[in-house]
Amino acid sequence: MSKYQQIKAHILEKIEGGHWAEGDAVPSENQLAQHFSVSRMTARRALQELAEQGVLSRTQGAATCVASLKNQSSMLQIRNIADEIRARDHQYRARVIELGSREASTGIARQLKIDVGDRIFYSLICHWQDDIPLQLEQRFINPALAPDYLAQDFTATTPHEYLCTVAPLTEAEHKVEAVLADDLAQQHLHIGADSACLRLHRTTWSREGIVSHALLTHPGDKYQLGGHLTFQP
Amino acid sequence: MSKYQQIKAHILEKIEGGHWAEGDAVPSENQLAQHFSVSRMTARRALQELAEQGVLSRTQGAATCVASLKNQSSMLQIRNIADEIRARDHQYRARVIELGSREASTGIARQLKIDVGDRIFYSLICHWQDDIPLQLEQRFINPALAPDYLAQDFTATTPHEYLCTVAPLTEAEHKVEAVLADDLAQQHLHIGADSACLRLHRTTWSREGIVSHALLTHPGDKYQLGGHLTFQP
DNA sequence: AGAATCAACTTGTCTATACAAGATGCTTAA
DNA sequence: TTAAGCATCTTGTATAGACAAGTTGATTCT
Repeated sequence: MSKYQQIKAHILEKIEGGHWAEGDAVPSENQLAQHFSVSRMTARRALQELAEQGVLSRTQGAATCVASLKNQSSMLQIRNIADEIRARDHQYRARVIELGSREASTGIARQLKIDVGDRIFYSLICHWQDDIPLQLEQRFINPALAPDYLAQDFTATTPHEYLCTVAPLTEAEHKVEAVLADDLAQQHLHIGADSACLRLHRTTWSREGIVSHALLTHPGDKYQLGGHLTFQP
Repeated sequence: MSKYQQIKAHILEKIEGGHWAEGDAVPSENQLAQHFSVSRMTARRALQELAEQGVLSRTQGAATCVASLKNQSSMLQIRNIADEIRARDHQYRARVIELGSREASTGIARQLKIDVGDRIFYSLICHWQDDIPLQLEQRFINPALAPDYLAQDFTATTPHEYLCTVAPLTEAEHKVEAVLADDLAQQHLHIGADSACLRLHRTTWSREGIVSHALLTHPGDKYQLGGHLTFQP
């Protein structure tokens, strides 16, 4: 094990053993360097990497402290539905139900941060796993950032994948909620009005602004979002 | 902007501009150092940080390549319900409905990886935002890893926070699904049988094994899971 | 042709040093 | 007492050099 890894391990032991509590200052770069007989840059690397992992918190000029452990918020992975289905070794297929342009309603205009009445592109696609409709994707696209959107074949490439190529995404925001199936969902996901659905709202940004807003609706009895997180090694 | 940040920006421009495609080798540390008239360590830092961000992929001895862009999966943050409510400047309160021990059913035994019939601890707590019940928390605890669980005051500390102190968590797994309200949810979340609920399953590990399994049920019309992700700066 | 070797290149670790920049507490002057 | 200034600590950036370790391709030998 390399020297900086030994120092990292030493610090983690102290924290996990309770010797260094949350908020306590850990030894400075120079102190660690002297204690382990290494150069400052090597000690620094240990502190740096632990800070990137969220174990420590550093502020220039002041000290390096043990970060608050309870704020280790967990993360949930959101995957591309096509990849997810294929990863499970099932057949993935998409059916394009609608593809066209329309005037932005007030709700959509607010989401895409454009004016009410501006023309936007719209797509309604159902994603299937074998013979089960697993996701209904309603998407509203800013035509300024994806002018050729309507000419694409979305049975071959998902809208998300296409948009990533023409407008590299820089930010994404998600919301997840549980709703009862609306008309569209009942019709295309083959479920009743008394079915719970998992709905994801996804807004994506590129350098030039908001690219699209998507509503992804899953039948609640057939789909789960999953995530796994490993903390300190 | 510091030198290594300039180099990072330069590389990102080349990639986003399409000059360097996925899988292409980017200039070596020495080449970059010469081109920008900096030391190798400075050029190295730029490549290193981009690799950590997942933009580049490096292998010792061989080259540094542009990583596959489409695998940038998004992440959704899962926060502590108490923190979340307090962060919104609302009053947080917890009501302990049940707290005790019982024999593990087959389902719970499988989740906690213990034997059927072993005694486990159990808690049922409702988390309130002001006068609205926002989360019903059913939790099954491995008593070997938290022997004093039943003596805690969960109106002051959430079970999750307490468990983190007695058994530092190393891993967590989440599943999110949409379900219709069951009897418990109807009763304690004050909703009808035809209400959609967002349900989180959370399993947490510490060094010694599985600590607990929790079912967190939210009323679908009052709660959304949210997440925001920023990619390359 | 196939295998072993080697040189050249890459990334990974580490050192010793220098200066910049932010934080903190003490001293001094008003 | 208050405020300004300063010394001294911290972390942040950058340099130039060294050696280790892994990859690749060309050369050489069998």
